[in-house]
Amino acid sequence: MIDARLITLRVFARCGTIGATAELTGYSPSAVSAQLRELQRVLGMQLLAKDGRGVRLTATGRFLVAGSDPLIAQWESLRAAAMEAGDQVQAHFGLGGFSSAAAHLLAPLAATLRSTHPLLEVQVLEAEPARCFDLLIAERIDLAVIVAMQSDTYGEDDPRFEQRVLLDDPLDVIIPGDHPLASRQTATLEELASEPWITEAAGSAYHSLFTAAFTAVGVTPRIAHEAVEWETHIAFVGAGLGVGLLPRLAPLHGAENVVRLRITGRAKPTRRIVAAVRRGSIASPLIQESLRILQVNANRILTARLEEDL
Amino acid sequence: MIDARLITLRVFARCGTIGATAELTGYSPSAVSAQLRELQRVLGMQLLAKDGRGVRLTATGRFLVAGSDPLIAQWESLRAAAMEAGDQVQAHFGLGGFSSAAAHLLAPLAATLRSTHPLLEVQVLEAEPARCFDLLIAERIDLAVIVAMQSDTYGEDDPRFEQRVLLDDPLDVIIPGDHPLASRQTATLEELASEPWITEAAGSAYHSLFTAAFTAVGVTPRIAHEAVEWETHIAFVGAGLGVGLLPRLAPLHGAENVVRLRITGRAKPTRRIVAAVRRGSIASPLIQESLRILQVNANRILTARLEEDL
DNA sequence: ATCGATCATGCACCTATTGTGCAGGGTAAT
DNA sequence: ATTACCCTGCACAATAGGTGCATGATCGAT
Repeated sequence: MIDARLITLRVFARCGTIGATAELTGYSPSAVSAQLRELQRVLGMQLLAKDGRGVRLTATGRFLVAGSDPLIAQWESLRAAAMEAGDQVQAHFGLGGFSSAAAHLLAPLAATLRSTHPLLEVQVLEAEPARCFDLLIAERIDLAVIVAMQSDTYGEDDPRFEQRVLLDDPLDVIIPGDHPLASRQTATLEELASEPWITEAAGSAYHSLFTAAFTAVGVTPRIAHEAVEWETHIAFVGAGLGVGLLPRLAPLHGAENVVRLRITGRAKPTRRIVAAVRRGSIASPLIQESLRILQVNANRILTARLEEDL
Repeated sequence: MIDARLITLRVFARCGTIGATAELTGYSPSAVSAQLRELQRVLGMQLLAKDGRGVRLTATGRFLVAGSDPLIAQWESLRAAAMEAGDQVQAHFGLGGFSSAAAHLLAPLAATLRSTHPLLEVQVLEAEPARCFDLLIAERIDLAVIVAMQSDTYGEDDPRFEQRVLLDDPLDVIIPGDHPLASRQTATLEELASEPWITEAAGSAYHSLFTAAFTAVGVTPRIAHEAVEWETHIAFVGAGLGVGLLPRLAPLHGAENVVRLRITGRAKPTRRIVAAVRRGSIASPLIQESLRILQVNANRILTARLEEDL
């Protein structure tokens, strides 16, 4: 309901380049350029200025973008209230999420919504957390399930988003089946400090979580291998290349020669899984229902995995 | 910046019929019908319901319209703040007003703005007060100069408008040059109670003002003739058909056989001239400047007429 | 310095949204 | 019953808004 060109401007404010804005919004760079020019024309404001080979926001542009946050929130809020008051059903619903955990939560959510709301067109986009926030701003998605990281999570008071903690997913340790500790049910990070560790590439989403867990107990792990997918982590461990961390939500599904141990002791690393929506839209019936479904599913998976693997 | 279809819905909420909405917005009835249908589709809300041979808003529709008031105000406010912060100039400015008084204020305003802002495209629409408010909602105009009437004026707390009193324009009495009181400078309404009065048609904008003036002093005037334009009033008086009221801002410009007397006594009827804008837009530099110009002009005309006619 | 990479923008072209005018159908008033 | 009014669907037209490619401009690397 808010002019699409203002949304585009807001996306640009985050991306900084026309090209990235185009990629995120789904338009071509020419279209974004034309949109922003048109926006300046109708508003009679100079919002962009050339800056090297790119463009940047003027002071007026930054002012407008910052001021548009409550405007968007107000619209979302109104829309949500009207939907609830009128018991209406919306036509499209965009979901975004990152990592297998999000995928395991989003897929059932989408399936449930499809069956309970046959008319609703549900679209799921897999994207990293930071990109999920961008997609929320770009209004490509309406709800994101992400793993909260200190780096790319936004404060409770961010005027653009509202977040709800879905669950704290504990990290387990996975070790080869022939490891001395394999018969144990639990282990501490200190016990495994000297092991060769399998982690993600430095700078990736989970790497900071990994290092944070070890700095909490004051040891520096030896990083032997790097893997991106949990599948790869598990395979590496199964091949005896080292040990690794695995979120409890990530399934082991009967991998050969791999044992999952719960972590005890001073540091019990967890990853926090949160749902994020555009501020104001949290009251929307569809989002409320989604949050409920997510919560139920998350808890069920969590307890099921607890019984299954340990 | 707010979707045009929502604006159309808001206009419809005031008009009640598609046809009137079309007339007010400048679209064809088909276009309005299509717009509202499209709006319902994208929002997934049922906003309209058939009602006899027309349509009416559903509860959801009324809810949405009412809730959109602060949204519009917020946008106007943001826009105004950005214009001021960025020292920007807008491209289009719509003015509306009613009656010769407004015309005498609006014309100089438009002329001044045209000279000080050569790039600004100023458009003036002459319309009755009630219609001016409609035009403000329809975003056809940005500033209206109207004569405040108890019937069609809106409270200070109306979420859609903000109003500033420009001036209180006293009503004078005009009598034929050969009238016994013609040599006087002032008169009271009581003295003229038995005269044949010339007024506007019952129900018209000024008629309520006319009756209010006389009920204040407890007499019931005899209405002899009705006229719409001030010109006609003056001509009737000049022809000796009766006496009438004339706002001080309305010029006599040397009419034959007509004398203007100030009204003294208990009841000194005035018409209040106010400027109305969409709520939030009052801080806009252009509107601030316009209000200043209006104020200066109004005061100047008022004092000039005082010296000239009496 | 030269070259290549990166970005934004203008242009030609195309699509599809969105407008108009008119005909039709349903409903209230005469 | 007839008339008048109001909304809507349809054929058609205008135009806003999209893409893709070529161009120009700037920065970094060779």
